[in-house]
Amino acid sequence: MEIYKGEKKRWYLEKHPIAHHFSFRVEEFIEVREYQRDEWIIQEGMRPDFLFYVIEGKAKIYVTHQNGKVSLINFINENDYIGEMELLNDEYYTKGIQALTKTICFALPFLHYRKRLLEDAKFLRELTKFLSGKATHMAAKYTQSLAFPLENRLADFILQTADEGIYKEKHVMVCDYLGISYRHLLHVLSQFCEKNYLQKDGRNFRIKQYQSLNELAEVLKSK
Amino acid sequence: MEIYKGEKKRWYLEKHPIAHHFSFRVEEFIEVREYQRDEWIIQEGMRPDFLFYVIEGKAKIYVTHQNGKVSLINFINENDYIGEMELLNDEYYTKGIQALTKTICFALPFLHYRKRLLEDAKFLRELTKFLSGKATHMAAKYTQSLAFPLENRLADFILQTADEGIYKEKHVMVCDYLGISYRHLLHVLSQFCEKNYLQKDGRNFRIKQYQSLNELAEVLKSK
DNA sequence: TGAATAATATGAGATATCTCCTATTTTAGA
DNA sequence: TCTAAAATAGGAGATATCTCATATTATTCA
Repeated sequence: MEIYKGEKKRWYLEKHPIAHHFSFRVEEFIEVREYQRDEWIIQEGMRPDFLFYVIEGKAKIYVTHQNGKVSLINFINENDYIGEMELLNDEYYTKGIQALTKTICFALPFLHYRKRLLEDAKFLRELTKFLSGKATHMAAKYTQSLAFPLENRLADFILQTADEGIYKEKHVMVCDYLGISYRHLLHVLSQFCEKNYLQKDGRNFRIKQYQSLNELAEVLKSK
Repeated sequence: MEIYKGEKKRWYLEKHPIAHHFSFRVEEFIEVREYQRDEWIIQEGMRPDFLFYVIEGKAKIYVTHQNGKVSLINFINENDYIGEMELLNDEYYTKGIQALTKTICFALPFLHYRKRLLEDAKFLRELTKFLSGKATHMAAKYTQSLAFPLENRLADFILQTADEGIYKEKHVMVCDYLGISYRHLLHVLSQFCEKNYLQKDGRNFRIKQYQSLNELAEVLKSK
């Protein structure tokens, strides 16, 4: 992890203005931090001392169960908060946050800002929207995972993550995210290839039948 | 649905003071409403015009998928909000809310309060806590449902809902809640009886081995 | 540049869970 | 009080998903 200082810090603060999230000035104690790919922004079980706001990059939220299984709860993207659960709740089991790409974020020390943040309607309004989206998203994922087989959820995931018609996510990560075994993921991927929805191209998969995948994914949506 | 007026209304407002949730007076346009068991407080897909706050009773949040499957997303209890998603988000697919017991709640019309609520730090702070709890809870349920078989989740549910050692939830509701088929629920319940964790007593189940169920449920918790 | 580690592959058998069917009992409403 | 609907119950076979074992590439890093 690197903390930007001087000119570099100023540049990021100017490029990603966040003054409109708060009704007071946050520049004084704010840090601009860079985490490398695979670095842990927050370690599971260790309460952070900062509220983070991601301005560039992508990260993953992990939790480890007692049986050793690991779940990738969700992704974190630009403009998401990290550490807001700990800001709000004294009792909270802290999840692990790992950078998926180089990630740059603002870090506001609880020490200096907690009290003011919790009294700032502007910030709290932002945060309620963020949290309501999070809750809604988790509820949707939860019910979908119970109501539909992998086939549908994987189709949706492929369409969401494919870049220019090419799907190339790491299998291990996808298993953690969709909560299925490595073996089963390969099963269903090869089914997709057999049906010619996808075509294997080295380690990547090329989408051949957008329409078919879309039909599978559409079923996830509520009426 | 019945709207309380006069003395009855005043009595509930006094018995369940909520002034401390807001920094302005909400009495003027507030309604006190009673819904009977099984009545729909909000119909799926129909945006409500009120923010509800439950003061007595218990309700269920439902969503219907395109394949006709119904998911019981979660329960709503006393001191929970309903309609907060619609208060915050203009775009939101409204879930159905059905009373599980006679339910009494306060109803604040968006028309009169929306603007002030969204500027009230006291209320927003309450709401962020409520929403963070909701998001955390859904995330936990999601990962647990993927990481553990029904056996564990059912043991947890039985312990949570049993009253004086007797479990007597309706099977159909439990299926919707745990996202499993009726048939499979009966399978696992009868396994519990075979192992003597439970003893069937007419339509109810008596907990015989608290300890064993507890071990199954404990596994759900994160490290 | 080797050796260790991570990622990809695949087979085979086990288990969790689902679907469909049918029957009985309970509950609620005319 | 009778009847329709809901809830409970269990059989049988299908399918989704898991575990374990093993092999073959890639990738990383000392």
